[in-house]
Amino acid sequence: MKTFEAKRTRGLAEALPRRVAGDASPCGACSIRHLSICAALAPDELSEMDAIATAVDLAPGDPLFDEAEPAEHLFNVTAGTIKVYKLLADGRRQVTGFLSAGDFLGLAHETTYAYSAEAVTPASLCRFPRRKLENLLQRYPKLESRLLGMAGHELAAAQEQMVLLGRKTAKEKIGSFLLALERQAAGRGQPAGPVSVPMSRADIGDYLGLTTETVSRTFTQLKSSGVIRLLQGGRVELLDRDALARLAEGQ
Amino acid sequence: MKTFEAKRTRGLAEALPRRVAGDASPCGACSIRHLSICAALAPDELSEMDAIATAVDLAPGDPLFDEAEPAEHLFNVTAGTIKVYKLLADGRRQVTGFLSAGDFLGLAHETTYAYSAEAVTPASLCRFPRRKLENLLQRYPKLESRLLGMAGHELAAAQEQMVLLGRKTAKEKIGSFLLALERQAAGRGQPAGPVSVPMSRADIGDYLGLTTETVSRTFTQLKSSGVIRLLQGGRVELLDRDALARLAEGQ
DNA sequence: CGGGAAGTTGAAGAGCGTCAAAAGTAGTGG
DNA sequence: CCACTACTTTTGACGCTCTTCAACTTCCCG
Repeated sequence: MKTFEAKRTRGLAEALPRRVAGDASPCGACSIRHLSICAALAPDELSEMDAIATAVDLAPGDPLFDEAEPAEHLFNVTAGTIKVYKLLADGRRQVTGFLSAGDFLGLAHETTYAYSAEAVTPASLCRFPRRKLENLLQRYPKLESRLLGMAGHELAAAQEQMVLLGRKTAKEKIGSFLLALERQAAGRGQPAGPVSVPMSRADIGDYLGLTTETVSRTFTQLKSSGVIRLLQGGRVELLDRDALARLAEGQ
Repeated sequence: MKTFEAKRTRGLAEALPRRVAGDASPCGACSIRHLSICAALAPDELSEMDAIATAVDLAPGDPLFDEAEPAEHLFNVTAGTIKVYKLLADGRRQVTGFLSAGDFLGLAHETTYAYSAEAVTPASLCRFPRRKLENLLQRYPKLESRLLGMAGHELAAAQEQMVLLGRKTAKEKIGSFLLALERQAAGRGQPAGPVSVPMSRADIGDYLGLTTETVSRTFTQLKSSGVIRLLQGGRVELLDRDALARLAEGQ
């Protein structure tokens, strides 16, 4: 069984927090606001968010928080990719999601985080003290409503992922994964073209319930059969979307 | 690959709806209110729920709704067990959850259901027209807040299930499953003692990402090693909780 | 009681994991 | 600019867990 060892180059404390409020009208100028929880607020209400937000920047591999740590902050991804994962006692790892611009992190019903979060690429986030954000949620029901909507989306995605983990073959898993990455990129308004796959084979494996080796072999297979093309810089071109879609749906 | 064929004894139309409001003060008398979304409302506000709720009773095997059907209703389980599942094109099935008293069903962000739901045991639910409940949510933010809390719980459970599906062995899966069933029963205030396992081996397999045969074999193994005892009526006695806990955590 | 579904058990096989090594890639410093 | 190192990815050989296919047993419910 494969095990996972954390190797941290630098801790949360060094994560370069800077007040969002330091800028002129940071939330007002936020280019991904329409994707995030903040879309629920009117422009003149955004100052309330400004007032409690702190910007955080992470380098690849930087931890954001660890499972079982007191959940004192909630986060909003503004740039880059964050991976979220849980560990078993012996080190086996399950990545439960890759988050990017607009995604919300830290919705914990407990007082501690239910999972660990770590940067995959250089990433930026808005950090909110839990208590202050909860206060804001009470005063602006439409914020809470927006959050409920996002939670619904996440739940649907989680169920889709359960189908993948429980019932799909390696080939089907990789196919679904690539299509999902492309869909997400499109949803964030990124131009069509090769899909950016910034995470390592190990991360992909831990997300899909496979080993690094199987992920690699499956990519090679899909490449050999002309369904995808592997470009450099972790980019993948989807040559035969129909074949991938058939794989993803189990036909 | 195993396939799944729906065999329906009776459809939704025959599902015996009766107005909750037919009773004197149905919601006020609801014995599982503290578990459900309704716990968010004060006693005098409950009549608002009464006004839009319809009771539904299902026999084992009865469908509640199907994936891709228009999501016109939301539900609250009041008794029995409901299974929720998704199908792949070729019939492979993933059960994403077993729901019981207090659980909420139908939180869809789309206009269609994202999964199918079907009774495992005789079951009762409260049915709410989607639009009317959404109206209520707007007027009572604390209802929405409660729903957000429940969604948070569900998300945490979904992530736990991803760890199980992606990274646990058959033995670990069954161990985790039995402990989770016991924990849920305790959380609903049911007396300690043998765990009730009302679902079939096939349902358990589709929930844990295993085949019927593997589920059966694993139960037999755990029985032989003295960790559990199989009683009649689908009840299981947990003889060695420590061993099960060690299995569940991957040690 | 009898018939059908659900559950159990057995034997054989496949898909993916494990272990190992080679090839590719990136970062570092002389 | 290139060598040196360390890590990631790929490829290969082999083994094991779980699936598949099949037969048998048990449990219900009419």
